[in-house]
Amino acid sequence: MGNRLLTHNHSFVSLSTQRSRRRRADRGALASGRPAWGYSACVATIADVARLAQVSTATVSRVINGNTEVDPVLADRVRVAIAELNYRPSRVARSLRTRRSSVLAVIISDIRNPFFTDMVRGIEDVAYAHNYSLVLCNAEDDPAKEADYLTLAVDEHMAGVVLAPASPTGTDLKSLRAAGVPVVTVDRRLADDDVDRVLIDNIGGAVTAVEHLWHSGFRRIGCVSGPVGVSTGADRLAGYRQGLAAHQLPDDEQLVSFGDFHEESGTRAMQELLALPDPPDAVFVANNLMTLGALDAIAATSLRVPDDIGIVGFDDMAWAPLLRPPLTTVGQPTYDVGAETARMLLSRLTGYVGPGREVVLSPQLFVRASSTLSARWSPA
Amino acid sequence: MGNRLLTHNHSFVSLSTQRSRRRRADRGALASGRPAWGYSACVATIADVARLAQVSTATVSRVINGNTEVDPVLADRVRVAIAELNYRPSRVARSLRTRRSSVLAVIISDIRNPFFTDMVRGIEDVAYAHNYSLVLCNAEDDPAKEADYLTLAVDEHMAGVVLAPASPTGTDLKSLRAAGVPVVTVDRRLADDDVDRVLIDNIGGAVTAVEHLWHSGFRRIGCVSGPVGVSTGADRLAGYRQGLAAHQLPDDEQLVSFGDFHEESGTRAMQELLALPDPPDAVFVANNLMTLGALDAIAATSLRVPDDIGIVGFDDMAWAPLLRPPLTTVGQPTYDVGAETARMLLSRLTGYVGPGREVVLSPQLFVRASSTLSARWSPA
DNA sequence: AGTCCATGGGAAATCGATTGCTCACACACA
DNA sequence: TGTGTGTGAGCAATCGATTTCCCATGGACT
Repeated sequence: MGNRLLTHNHSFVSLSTQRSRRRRADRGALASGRPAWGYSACVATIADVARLAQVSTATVSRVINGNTEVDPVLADRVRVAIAELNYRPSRVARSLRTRRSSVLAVIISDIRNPFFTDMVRGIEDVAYAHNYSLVLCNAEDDPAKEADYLTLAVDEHMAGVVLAPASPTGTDLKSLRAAGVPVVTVDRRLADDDVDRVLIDNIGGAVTAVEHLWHSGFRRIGCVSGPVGVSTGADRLAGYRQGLAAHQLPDDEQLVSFGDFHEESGTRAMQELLALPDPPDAVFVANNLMTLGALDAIAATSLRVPDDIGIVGFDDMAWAPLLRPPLTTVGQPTYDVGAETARMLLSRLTGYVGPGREVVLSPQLFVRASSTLSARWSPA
Repeated sequence: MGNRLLTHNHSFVSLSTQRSRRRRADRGALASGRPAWGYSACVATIADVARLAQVSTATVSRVINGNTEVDPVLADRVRVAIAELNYRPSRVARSLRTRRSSVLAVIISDIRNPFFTDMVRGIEDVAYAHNYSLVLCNAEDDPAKEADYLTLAVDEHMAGVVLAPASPTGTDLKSLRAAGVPVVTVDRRLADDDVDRVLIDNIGGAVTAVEHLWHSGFRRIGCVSGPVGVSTGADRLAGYRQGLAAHQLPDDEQLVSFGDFHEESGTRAMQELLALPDPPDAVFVANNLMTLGALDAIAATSLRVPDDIGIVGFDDMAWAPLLRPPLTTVGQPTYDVGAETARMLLSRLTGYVGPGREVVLSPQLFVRASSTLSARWSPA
């Protein structure tokens, strides 16, 4: 193959000879000893293809990108040459020239949270089907790290960004906007609402959970809340209060304990609630990891679920039905959240313009034994 | 700032004026209406910095990369200019020129498996501390998708690759090698062993699990095995058999049922075992997700754990202690696996050369109630 | 038959950085 | 004072693609 390439150097198409001389030198270096830092495996460049097909690089580019009409005969020659050389265009060079790429950045706040990873699956499936690759960035709810990654997204010419914002106000999308990189926020609301977003009806989900507990006969319902600094935390807490109000249950400040959406904080918050002089007879926990922690705290006591304390957690998980008793949850359509997010981003990438859109998906209550008091439940 | 920049266009340092004229035109386009495809926000280029600092771009580059000595006076001027313009070098241009980048690709086989996500946390922490970014690729055990991502890694000039191979033989590292991109494989063994790798002592872990079941009094121990096509599956099965042999337990073919490491297959495999004429009195399940499935299958029967059936699962999980009864597991040091993998890769990136190295970490048995038969256990 | 226009392809500029080569300048030494 | 040497900075080539601009060709129309 290398030989055939060289024989074509003398074709009537005159390309920069200096350049091809240099390229041949490179090949030699590669063949003999490997240089200190590895040469790319993109063995063939567009110039090699052009030479072999006896056309200009411009024509090769046109064939590849199909923007302009090209003589079918030439196009065929080019395609044959591409196959012959096993040529793949350099994404880096293309990105430098066009200032675009086909990589999407997904900036999430906790890679260990199954909610986000399931969501990423949804994003990935849609993106992969449209030939986009994903870069997953774990900002860990750290605004500085988030900012780093947003900067990286611009610097690397990312085609688009999916962002679960660390805070409603601390996130600065200006540089993305300036660079013309489309963004879709997901899961958490941003103060700035001229941005595409996919959200869950967190208030509704929390209301449902509390109402369910009420219907199950619980009357002193506590809450392990997330941080009110992020919209999911604030909304779920608001929903909890709304649920209490709907049934004229007292809204006792003491009954709300705050965590940070991680497991340990759930344990601590639950312990605080259990230590109250007049502890709750049921709790609504605002996310999956804190629910784990809360269950840990309960397990350390002699309390039994649901007889001594009922529990409903936000976010469904594969293992929720396996707990004894099985755990009642407010499940989010995580995969669909991701898929919908990806679709929104793709629509921007294919030219849609307009003001920020909002898609709100509904959570679903999975009633299991952790919240159903048969004794209190019976209407009799 | 834009104005100040322009006043310096007439400095004695003559840069391509055509070029700067063109740049000014770009700015205009950006300021008025946004062009069809967004211009990058890298508002300043190295040429702008050079102009402002009244030096050549070569000098600016040298100041940034610090390879060569530069007159402190000029270096200061450059640094001031960089700050003034808020200049960040274009990663894409740099990558094109140097054929390197500071992004690592992490190719895993299942993003929903907590094992991999925890591992990624370990990789990420180490990588982030050394100013590398991560691209997470989800190959889903699909060799074609894996190959796609490996190609992408080369094409995007990734600095290095972490790979959990989909199969011992189907993975082709040739193009990475040709491109000089260092790889570390993790979790699964590759037939080719001239590659850095971080592994778990899967055989030892499985032996420990079986021996523990034996000591607990179980005598007919079954296995829900992973696919033997991947080393983790084969090794854990081998360890199971080794454990049986150590105690002269019969190695009954029927007692092994195979799954694919996903949840549903665990359910099915467990159902098969339970349907045997002479079903096992305990099972060793070869990974976390299949354990979930197996527990599901057990829950659908009237069998009680551990009295009717004992169970030990490979991979510890946050919720394992919360199950009733709590689940005995063979826990892997997932985070450390990731951290160690990242360190190995970084050592290659900082110039280490030599044959493939192997690091094997040890799993740890977490004894909980799902495998401890108090009745049979008592030595009396 | 001559002119015009449409069309397609080639040459070269360009994206924004790095780096080999060259040259100027300064200093030391005879 | 003339020559040798070393150091640092600038010019320009280069990475590999895309895209603008221009020219040549061929067909249609007068």
